Order: sequence, then C-alpha cells, then structure tokens
Amino acid sequence: MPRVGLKDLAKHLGLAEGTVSRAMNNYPDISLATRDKVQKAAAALGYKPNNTARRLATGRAEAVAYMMPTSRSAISTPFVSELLQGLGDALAKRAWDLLVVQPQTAEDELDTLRKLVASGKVSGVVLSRPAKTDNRIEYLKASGFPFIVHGRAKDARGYAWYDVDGQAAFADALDHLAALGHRRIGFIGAPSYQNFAQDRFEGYKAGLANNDFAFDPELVSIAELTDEGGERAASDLLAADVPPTALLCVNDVQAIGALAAIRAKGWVPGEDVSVIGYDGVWMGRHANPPLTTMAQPQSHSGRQLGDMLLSIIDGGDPTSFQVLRRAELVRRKSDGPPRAVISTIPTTSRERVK
Amino acid sequence: MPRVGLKDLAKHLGLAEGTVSRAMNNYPDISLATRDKVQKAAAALGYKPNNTARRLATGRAEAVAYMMPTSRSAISTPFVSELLQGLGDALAKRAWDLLVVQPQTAEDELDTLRKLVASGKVSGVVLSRPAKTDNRIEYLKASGFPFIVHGRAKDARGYAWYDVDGQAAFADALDHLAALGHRRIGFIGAPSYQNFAQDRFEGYKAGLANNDFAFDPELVSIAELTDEGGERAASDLLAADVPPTALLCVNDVQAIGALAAIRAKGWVPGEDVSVIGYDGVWMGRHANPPLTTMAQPQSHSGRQLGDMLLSIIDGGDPTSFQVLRRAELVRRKSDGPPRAVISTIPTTSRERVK
DNA sequence: CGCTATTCCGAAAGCGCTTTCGGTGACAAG
DNA sequence: CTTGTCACCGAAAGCGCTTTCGGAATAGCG
Repeated sequence: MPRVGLKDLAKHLGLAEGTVSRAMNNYPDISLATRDKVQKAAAALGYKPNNTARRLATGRAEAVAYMMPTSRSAISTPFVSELLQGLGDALAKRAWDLLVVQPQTAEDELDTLRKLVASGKVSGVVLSRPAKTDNRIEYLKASGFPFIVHGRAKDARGYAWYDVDGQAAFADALDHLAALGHRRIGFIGAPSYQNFAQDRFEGYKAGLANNDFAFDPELVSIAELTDEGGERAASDLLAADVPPTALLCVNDVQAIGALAAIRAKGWVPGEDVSVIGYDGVWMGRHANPPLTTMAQPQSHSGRQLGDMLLSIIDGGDPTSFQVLRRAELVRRKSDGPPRAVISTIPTTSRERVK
Repeated sequence: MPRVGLKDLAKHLGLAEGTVSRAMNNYPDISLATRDKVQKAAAALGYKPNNTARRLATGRAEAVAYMMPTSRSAISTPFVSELLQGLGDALAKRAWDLLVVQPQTAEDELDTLRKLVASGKVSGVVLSRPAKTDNRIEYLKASGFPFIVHGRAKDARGYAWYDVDGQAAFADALDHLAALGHRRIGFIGAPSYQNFAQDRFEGYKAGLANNDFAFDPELVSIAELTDEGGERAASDLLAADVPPTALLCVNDVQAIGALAAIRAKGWVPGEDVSVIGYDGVWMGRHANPPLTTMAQPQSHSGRQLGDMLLSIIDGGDPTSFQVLRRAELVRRKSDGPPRAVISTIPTTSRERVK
C-alpha cells in the first residue's frame, strides 16, 4: 500500500495541489462544493498528511515537550504517568504531539533544552521539579520561548507555574501536631537544591515559630526520597536521648519508611510516635498503620499545565498563569496525641477507613 | 537572537550549503580540514540543525512512539514512568525522540495508530498491554511497520515482544500454596480481554490441574485492577460457606485490597487466609502484612524494548526478538499454611525484613 | 610532460506540504 | 456592451535541510 500524498490526491481529483491543501484546511476561498469533494476523496483514498512536511511549511510544531526529572530514583516519580495523561488530554483537543525528553545527566539538562528549542521540534515545554535556582528557567525566560513549570523555583516571578503550597502545608501540619500536644517534632527532609524540599522545610520552621517552638537542628535529618531513606532518618532521629514524639516527612514514601523504623523499635506509629507524610499517594491508606498525610489536590495537574501552556503559546501572558494550590490534611491512623501528655481533643476528624 | 541556520553558517564560512551539511554529517568526501573548520564554526555560532527540515529531507523520523494504555485507571500504570525512562535511555544513544501518544478512547486506538504511521512522525512504535486479539498488532504486522509490544496477544507469532510469563507465575504460585497445604485456593482476576489477565488465569487453572484440584467457578471473582476491586472480590469470595484458605490476585494492588478485606473480617492475612499478588511493586513490602508476591524481574524492560525496537528498525527480523522472562516468588508475610492443617515446612525461605 | 585517477567541493534538485499572488470566468452594476 | 467586483482556483515560490551529480583542482603514473 503506497502512501497516498497530496500530489496523488490532487491528480486523482484533477485539481492543483495548492487547491487541495486549502480545501483540506478549510480555507474560505474554496467553494463548499469542491471542499466536500476533496475531503470525501481524501477519506476514501486514506490520505493522511505528512506531518513533517506540514511542520516545515508552516513553521508551527504542533507539539510540546515534557522534560522528565533527571533524578534516577524511579520511586520518586509515580506521578509522571498521571501527569502525562493529563498533558495528553489537553493536547488531544488540538491533535498536538507530546514529546518526552529525558536528559541523561543533570548537567545535560540545559544543553538538552537548548537543542530542543532550537530544533523547532516543539512550540512549548513543561518542566518539572525545578531546582532552587534553575538555569533552565533563566534560559527560557530570556529566550521568550513558551514554557510552564510544574513546581516553582525560589524566584517565582516572570513565568508560568503550577504548584501546591508546600510551605503552607507543612506549617499546617505542624499546627495540627502542636494542637495534638506535641512539643518535639522532627523533620525528615530532602536535599534543598530541590526547591520543593526547601519550601517544605521553610514551612516546618514557620510552623515552629507560629507555635513558639525553638528550632532544633538535632530534630532534622536529610535523607533520600525513598522508603529506606525515611527509615534511616527516622531511626536516627528516634535514637536521640529525648526523641521527637512526631515526625514530619517531606513525602509519603519517606513517611512509610519511617513507619517501618518505628515498628522496628517495637513502638506503634500513631501512638508512640506520630508520622505525617506529604503527597497523598494511593498506597498511604494501606500502610501500617494507614498514613496521615498532607494530600495534594486531586485536580488533574497535567491537564491544567497543558491548557495553560497552550494559552501561552497562543500569546497569553505567562505571568497570568501562576496557580498555587493548597494541600489538605487527610487524617488516618498515623497521628495522635503524644504518649506523655493528657490527650487533647483532636481538632480534625479522621478519614473513615473500612 | 536570530536562529542561525545552515545558510548563515555557509555564508559565514564562504562555503556551499551542501558542503557544510556534508561536513556536519561526517561525509567521507569532505577533507578533514574543512570538516573541522565547519564543526568549530557551528559550535561557535551555536548552529543547531532544524530537525523538521532534516526529517523531511532524509525521510527518516529518528523518533519512536510509545502508545499509552487507554485504561483510565491511573493506578494501573505506575510502571509507565519506569518504562519511559528505559525507552529514553535506549533512544538517547542515537539522540532519537520519544513521542507519547494517548488514544482518548479504546476505539480510537487503531485510528490513532494509523494516523501515526502515515504521518511519518516516527519510525517505530511500542505498544503496551495488548488485548487478547489486538487489531493494532494485526494492522502493524500487515503494514510491515516496525513495532514491538510490551506483553503478548494470544497469538504471539510473527512479531516482536517482551513479556513475563504470567501463566508460569500463577502455576508456580499455586504449587507453592498447594505445598503449604492449601486445598481451596481462590483467584481474583481481571476482565479477560486483556491478555495478561487471561494468561494468569490459565496459569491458575494449570496449577490447579497439576495438583489434581478441581476447578471451581465459585472460587474465582473478576474485579477491577484497583484496591477497591480486590477488596470487594475478596470479601465476596470469603463470604462463601466454605471460603478459600488462600487467594491469588492478578496484581499487587488488588492483593493489597484483599488484605484489607481480610482484616475487615477480623482475620489475619497470612495466617487465616494467605494472599499472593503479582508484580512486585515497591509498596508491597510496606503492606499490612508485607505482601508475598510473584515479582517481575527487575531488568529494565523499557531499555530492552527500546534496544530491540531499534534493531528492528535497522532491519532486524522481528520474530527474533521475543523475550519471555520469568517471575519469581518473593515471600513476605502474607502467606503461610492454612489454619486447619498441620503446618508443613515451607519450601522456600522468606525475604528478610527489618 | 600529458593523461588518467582522485579528492574535494559547488550547484541544483528535491522532500511534501503551505501560502501568496495573480488570473479566469461569472455576474452585477453603470 | 463595458467595466468593476467577487468567488474561486492554478502556478509557483518557498520552509531548511540532504544528496546526487558533475566539474575543478590536485595528485599519481608512465
């Protein structure tokens, strides 16, 4: 089955290529009669335009790229497939393509991006998990190339982003624990060049300040974003002379590791030591015990990112697309009043579990 | 900063465009002297070839597509991001692009694929989770377009695939349970138009036959591939007059749901009722209790799929790329001898857990 | 030193589409 | 009947690169 091109179609119809092209693209200067005729014939012969030629001629790429985070830990990216789905949905309306680019190393990131925008392969980019100061963002801002970022860098001005407020979330979580009666609250974090890690750490400290607790470096431990990371960090923190009665973890998988560390000591999480995670991953409800967490809003972020990026490509002002969502406490079984304290009434209700 | 194109570069060097092009692509009929000169100048001026034009001229797409599974359940696709990473790595060696296409509905799949191959956007495709008889595979086979599938259809002849043997895995799992002393073993499955579901079901039945157990339709329940699905199916099965003493689940997330159902009845999973899952997802070890499962081999399947697809595009014989891996039992805490029976010695050792 | 082989590069023809520009015929207006 | 005005379509020039082909310059050889 030889590909049928525009030329074949034109010859078949006895029309000029240009005419056929315009007919296919619904130009107003083609009579409805011939337009119908052309489109019918196209369908009949199975004509599918060659996209590459089309792109070259129009200069429009009709595609956007998603740049994967380079972090090699597969665990840290369960959200990727959801995000891609959402992006795909957004692009489907225009039948645009989605390119996934994956820098091999962190140093390649900028260069990969440069090549990408120069190649003309895409007309917009979405970035994930920016560093605290991210040179990709600087570059894109300077070049005027349309882009949006999932998350924010420390400087969030002058570009489009979608993020959930990690700082507020951790301050809230800390308030919650304080209300339960906790006074020594530990923090398990991630390397702070990742801006989200920094954000959440700030939230922790802000929460401390709000409640007139002193910041104690002994109470924070930086670990990998894995269950083992959380486990190690938790057992370190818990080995102190006066261990914390509650642990705030930078994400759920660390928190789940922390639960294991607590059980390993023979303590029961949620009673002897409270643990609160962040993300709201599906598995949290099946953890042992079910994990209390600051859950990100469900609204399909990929879809939103896609829609916003398209608007920017259409000429919208990037700075008008900065949306900050708020995480929400979902209480399950891994938090409670500290052992040593007369139990106070919890301020929020627990999620029902079957 | 105006894009610097081939023309600019040529003018700058006082050479013909064609010469510069050949120099950039390391043609043998260009002297090393001018080649170096050209490549240096290219680097200096920041010349990046326009990929679209390049593709059009060469006819090579230098890109492959990954077609996402259409199933709307995000939970069923935690492996997507790993797979994409692997594919990305494989393609990176040639600097090829990875396109992610996402049919909006199951009916769109074939049409989307048709457009994709006709558009010339890619020179190969990878499919996931084929149906029992999958018309996409038929189409691609007939068209001669390079492709590979992650999984197999019922008819596995005449095309390339990478799969793990679900049938063997479930037969093995059943043997294991039989060796522990179980006689009534339930199966929680998925709709069988998905070939992997059918495969695993066959394995279950084969295992039954191997051990001279009768097949009892009362012991199988078909459910969604979610935790709730597993939970519902398990509580149905367990409500029988003579409930099964063990449950085989088509994947880990169902199995984790089944654990919840068992606990909800006040029973303890692994003692009153054994549960074995399939996949080996990360979370299994943190389930309550840690989940025994048939784990897929770790070897980065995305990477392998990518490498094989590239070989096929290079002209390799698709039928020479059919790799079948074997799943492996990893014992944790959700299996054991049935309550009513004098415990027999387990035949395999348990994974150590901290 | 003349002639044939090389080596290296320029010229030009595409790749398959889009889009501008101009021209033809029809039809209304003067 | 002439002129102007549309509505519609054909011709042709690209888009930015690759690649074939041939020709000029150089080298090799007797």
